[in-house]
Amino acid sequence: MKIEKTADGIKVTEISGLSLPETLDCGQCFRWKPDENGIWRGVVKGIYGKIRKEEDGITFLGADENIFNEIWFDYFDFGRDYDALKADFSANEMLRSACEFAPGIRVLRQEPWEAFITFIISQNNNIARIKGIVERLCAAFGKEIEEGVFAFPTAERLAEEPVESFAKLGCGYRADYISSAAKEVFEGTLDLDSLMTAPLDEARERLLKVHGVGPKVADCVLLYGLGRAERCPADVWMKRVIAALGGEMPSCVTDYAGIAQQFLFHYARNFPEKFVDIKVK
DNA sequence: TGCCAGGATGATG
DNA sequence: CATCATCATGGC
Repeated sequence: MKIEKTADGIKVTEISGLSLPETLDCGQCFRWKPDENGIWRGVVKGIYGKIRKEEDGITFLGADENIFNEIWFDYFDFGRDYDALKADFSANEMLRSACEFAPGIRVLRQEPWEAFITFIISQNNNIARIKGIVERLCAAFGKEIEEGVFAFPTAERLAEEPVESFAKLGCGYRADYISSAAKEVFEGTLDLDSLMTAPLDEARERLLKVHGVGPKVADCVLLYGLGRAERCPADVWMKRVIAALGGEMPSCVTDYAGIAQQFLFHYARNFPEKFVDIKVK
């Protein structure tokens, strides 16, 4: 990977596979959106990101080395060699197809708190509506960074809000879950940051105690928010994929089942006919 | 227009 | 431990 400062911002080239649409619109995050010029816009840690695709890489518009090093390097998981990973995955035939279909997927390292709330919202919900709810949540309770651009709201802000506020945003029955989850984090009875380094099983057990968090959401929080690349969230589509793989993830994904899962999930959603007939039980 | 969504809960067998 | 109705909403 090569990083250089340009007139526009920070340009990154020689990346081991990064497609903005494949990575930012594959069901792992809900706030990024391309504008009319094809520039992807999103907010991470209160920083407004604007990313433009180049012939040979991408440019973080308006960013300096500080912002890149403190925010974007980790967020895009640039410390990981995805070419090596995909080479390992390709030992399995279906995984190889999935990697070839969308070789530009990287698993983002999202903020624990934001991943926690957004994946609570995701339960029994569709991606288009999840995006809408999250957008309204940010607009209603997030800090306005610039005109019409909002940070993800803090736990403190959500904890002081009555449940009805979330119901009004169209959260449905999840309003209750959001409210109690925010209170737990704000009051400190749940420390998400500590779960990043806690033993995996212990972290998972802790998440499962939260009202509204089951196995699926817990694994999503572990993978997308807590940097646990070995966790493999399995929704109904992934269950079909895993069934098609013989009941378990192939051995070539050891320690990176969550990353392999992201390739497979995206693959299955784009070729549902390959999996829809597989019954999972 | 009815079906379904990156599920979880609480009751019941 | 396994099953099952129920939950609220809107994109498709």
